[in-house]
Amino acid sequence: MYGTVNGVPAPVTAPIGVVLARTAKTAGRAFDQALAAAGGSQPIWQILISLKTRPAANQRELADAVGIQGATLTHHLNGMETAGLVTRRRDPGNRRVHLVELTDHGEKLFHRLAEAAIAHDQRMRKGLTETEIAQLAGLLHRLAANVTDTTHERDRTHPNSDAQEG
Amino acid sequence: MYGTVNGVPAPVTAPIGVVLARTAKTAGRAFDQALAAAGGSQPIWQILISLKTRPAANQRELADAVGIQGATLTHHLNGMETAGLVTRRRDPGNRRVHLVELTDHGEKLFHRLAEAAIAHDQRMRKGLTETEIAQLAGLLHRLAANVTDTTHERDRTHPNSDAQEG
DNA sequence: TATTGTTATACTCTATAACTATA
DNA sequence: TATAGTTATAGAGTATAACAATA
Repeated sequence: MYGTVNGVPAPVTAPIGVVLARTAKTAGRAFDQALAAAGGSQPIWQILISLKTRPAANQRELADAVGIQGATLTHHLNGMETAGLVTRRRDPGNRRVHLVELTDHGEKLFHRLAEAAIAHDQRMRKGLTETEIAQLAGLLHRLAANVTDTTHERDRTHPNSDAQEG
Repeated sequence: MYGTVNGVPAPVTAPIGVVLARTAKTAGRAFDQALAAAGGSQPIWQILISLKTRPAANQRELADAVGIQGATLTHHLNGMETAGLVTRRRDPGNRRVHLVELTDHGEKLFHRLAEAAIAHDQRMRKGLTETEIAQLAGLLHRLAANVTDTTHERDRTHPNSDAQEG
């Protein structure tokens, strides 16, 4: 299908990016439905996971953990606070920092979403062995690492280019 | 982390859905940037692939192939037509049907995006063998099949009926 | 001035419902 | 009536830029 394009050698197998994107779209939509049925959404689920498992020093770290911008996190936290899932209060030690904490309602939602996520997982894993799942996770991790890796990007280690502020 | 939740047995490995979602998000964003730099986007790329490789009888089939609703496809086709990538004309044999055809500009964009997609793929595949990629594609395909499978939806009265695999 | 977070605004993708054109 | 597609509208998620509060 992509034998060669302008002389660029094509992958021997189908583009893994296409397979990944399609699979993620399909699986993501099914997951959306499962989470929605349990009263949540993917960003809420990611935020709850982070709150439960990571000691984020501030919202910036929380946003990074979830993979969104700070303003986007604020957007979700506003909704979650309105829904009674979290509270925000200023850190007495550094009043710039807003401490985000789960309410009981938030805890309960976390557990409901965890159940939904586990059920979704079990459905997806059906017919696959533990070994295959571990292989898959490992391979996905390596793909992500290749894409996260920044060594290919324009070299930003030279201060000459942009560090000449007045 | 998910040892047990309300007695539901947890997966032994980390939830593959989480790994998949995170990987897809990371890879998808990198892909977005690559396509944007080449003048495209993921939906445009999917539509172009379908137009080039599938003989869609009508827009409904095209939308299905891309995985979106008809109205959503219309939205993208409007933009693509404005951008001079495709033309739409009525099928003389059945004037309800609108034939979508690539313009030269559309063909060129397809090739540019194909190059970008291949480059993106090669970057992601770095360090992985052909065998591993083939494994990964196969495993993803099986995950998607599990999620696409609708047999679980009709009869939810026997929760244990699918506990055994053949 | 720098850091932390919020507000204002806008963009992309997607969907459903109502509509037009054709059969 | 049924089919193919479009238009109108809306909602979710995301982002950037400007802002306020705090240090």
